Amino acid sequence: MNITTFSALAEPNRLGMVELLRGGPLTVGEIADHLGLRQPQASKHLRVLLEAGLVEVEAVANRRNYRLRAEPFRALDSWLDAYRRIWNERFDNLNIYLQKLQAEENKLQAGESEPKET
Amino acid sequence: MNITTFSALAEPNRLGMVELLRGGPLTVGEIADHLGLRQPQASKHLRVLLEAGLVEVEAVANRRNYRLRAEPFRALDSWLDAYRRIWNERFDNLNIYLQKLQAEENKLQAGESEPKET
DNA sequence: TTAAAATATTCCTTTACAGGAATATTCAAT
DNA sequence: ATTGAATATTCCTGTAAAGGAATATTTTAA
Repeated sequence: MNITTFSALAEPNRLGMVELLRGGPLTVGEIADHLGLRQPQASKHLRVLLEAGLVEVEAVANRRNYRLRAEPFRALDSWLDAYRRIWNERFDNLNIYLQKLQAEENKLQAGESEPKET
Repeated sequence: MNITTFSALAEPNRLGMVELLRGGPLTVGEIADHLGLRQPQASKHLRVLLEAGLVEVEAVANRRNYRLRAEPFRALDSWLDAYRRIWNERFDNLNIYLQKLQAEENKLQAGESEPKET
């Protein structure tokens, strides 16, 4: 997993930018407005996001349209795979305990009334 | 999305700890050894992970067993949902372009014979 | 009680980074 | 060429955070 993805997202304004850009490409000015930032700060944060590969930019006249890139999010997604595989198993003892409880509960319900389930 | 998750993971040693703990709970000393850290630094980083809710600790005699907590990873997972929904659509123009190419290709393979330019 | 092991905390120094202000750059319109 | 709008960059300063070294705390063993 690329550490720069996390450090890029570890700053509130940049995380805000990423969430804002989910709605589609925006210019620097629009981004600055939405987040209540001054233009230079917006540009600086966008540079960080750019260098981290989280966004890409397209120049249109004297504007710059920034948009999200899919790749780092996919990378994050597959990085999470390793955790998904375990977080329902031996991730912690509490989970195991809860799974046991659940199993007991199912047994009980199987003998009492009839649950409607598909 | 909780920003502290990202900032906690934005440090190489801490990311290393999280990946190391995928294998199961470990003591401070074991973690320090695996990552080539001195014990105080390991403790300090683990404290950050603890306060970020990424790990939990269980005291056993004078050892501390640290293990991953599932919740922040689940939160990350559902945060990614919003991006999964779009990263195959209008996430960027390249994708759209590639999807068009794919569509053309399918047409060709289906029997048509004239590649056209747009 | 003392000693030793494992861990946590404190203090210090250095470095990275965020914001503010000013300025440079780029582009379109005239 | 000049102007104005949009954006990028630079310089400065303050602050947060990381590592090193030393020390405090907790627990077991004797």
